[in-house]
Formats: sequence, structure tokens, C-alpha cells
Amino acid sequence: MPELPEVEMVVRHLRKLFTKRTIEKAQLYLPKLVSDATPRQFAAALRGARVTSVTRRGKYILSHLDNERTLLTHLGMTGRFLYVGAKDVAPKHTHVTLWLDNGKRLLYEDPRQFGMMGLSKTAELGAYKLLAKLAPEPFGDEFTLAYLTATLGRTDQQIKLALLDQTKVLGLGNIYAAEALHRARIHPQTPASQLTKARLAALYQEIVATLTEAIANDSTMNTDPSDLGASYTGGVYESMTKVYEREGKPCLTCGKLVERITQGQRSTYFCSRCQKLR
DNA sequence: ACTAAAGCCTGGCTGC
DNA sequence: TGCAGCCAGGCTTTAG
Repeated sequence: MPELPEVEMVVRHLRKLFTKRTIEKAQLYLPKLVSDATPRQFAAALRGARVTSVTRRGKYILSHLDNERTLLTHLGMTGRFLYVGAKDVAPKHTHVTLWLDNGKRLLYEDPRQFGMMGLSKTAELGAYKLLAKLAPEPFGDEFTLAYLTATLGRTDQQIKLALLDQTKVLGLGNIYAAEALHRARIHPQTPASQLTKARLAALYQEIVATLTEAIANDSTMNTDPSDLGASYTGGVYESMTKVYEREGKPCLTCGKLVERITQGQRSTYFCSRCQKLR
């Protein structure tokens, strides 16, 4: 699933393939994908624009254009970009086609339609609704132990749920939240405000370490260099998870069988021997 | 102000 | 073989 490491992989691919290209024509086939522009406005905003840079904010991909606008993309669960030749057939759930000045097309495909795109004036990006409340970047200077301590101290939410809240901690999804908690030896149902100083320090360290390690190992994405990530499975990191989707298998640290519980209507995998409530 | 839950979606899998 | 039912889950919206 596209969490921060997967999005970072996509951004790195886009940087190579999309930067400095001019969009000759754009077409949006699924109007609801873009809430702040009609398909006509979307096409008009992108036509003739040159991509100056591609960056990331949390799980959002930001394609900055030379017409003072930025195209935002959130991949949701199944969103992905495809870079194809002029004659290649677009897959079934292609919602956007961008015709590039090198004869290639950049397609956006999303079967489950949980992803979205947005358009913002680049200068107003900081105030853009979807970005304004996001927590600091986990690799940035603002994400400190002091920040994490203050933020988590304010909520009695179960720690797993707090970690998924992008306004509290940025970049983790279901996979990496479970992995970070296992590495920090924290039970996912621990109330966030009850974490001791030592456990907060461990958690802080393991959040950064988990994301760093995932990126260093190409995340869970299958990275075909001719593509922008053919799928969100098959990546190196997928086989490195210690608890995620390993229910009933031995914990790689202690051997006890990994358990699965439901939190916030989604699965959490953990080891009840390694991860204690206190 | 905060938290919980519903809703958005399709494809793949399970069980009858 | 066919099909109903369930599950995957990031984010927004709505309800409490």
C-alpha cells in the first residue's frame, strides 16, 4: 500500500520522467477525482505547462508547474502512474491522461478510486486544505522527540490509531505503524498519553528507522525501472516485515505466534510477548 | 475540542 | 461454475 516510503519511490521515478516535460494536453475522465476543478478547467490548467519539480508532502505528490500552479496527487490505496508510449493501451481504470512533449503519455490509474488529485496555486500551497493540518515531515527538523512527546501526550487514543492520524505523525500507514510499534516493543492498544519517556524515545527512533529502512530497501513496491512501480506488492521490504500480515507465524524476535486484532476497523498485527502495554 | 464511525470503491478470495 | 458476501484501507465527512 502506498505509505510514505512507497510515495517517496513514486516521487523519485516521477522526478526522472516527468520533470522538465511539457504537458501538451491533459484529459480527466473521472470528474470526482479532482474536487477543485472541472475536467475542462483541469485540462486548461495543465495544457502547455512545464513541470519544474516534483516533491512530496506526507503521502501527497506535488508536481510543480511553470504556470504558478501545483498538481497534487494522493494515491489512496491503489492509485499509480504509468509512463507509456503513444500506442500503448491504457488500463481499464485510467482516470487521467497527460500527453507529454516527448511523445510519451503519463497515465494515472486507480481501480478503487480512493486516490485524488488537486490543483492549487503554488504560492498558496501551504494553506491548501489537504496539506494545512499535516504533521511535520518525519525526516525534517520539526519532527523531534519533543514534538512527538507533546503530541501523543495530548491524546488518550490507542497508540496505533494515533500513529495513523496524519495530523499527529506523518507518513505511517497500516504496515509501517505495525512495524514501528513492534520494533519499539509497544503494544498497539497502549493509550498514547500513557507512554513513558523511555518508550516515547524508542518509538521516535523506530518511526524514523522503519521509514528509512523501507526506503533504502525500495519499500514494498515492485520497482520496474521502465515503470513507476508496477504494483504495490513484490517489493523487497514486503518480505522484511516482522509482523504485518504474519498472523499465526512465529515472531521473528521471540517465536511467539503473531496475533491480529482490529483497531479502528482495520487489522493490527503484533506480538503479545514482545509488545507489552506497560 | 476531540473521537468514533460511516462512506467512498473494485478486485480477489472464500464458501455455499 | 456462479455468485453473494467479505475484506483490503487512506482520507474526508458526519455524528456523537
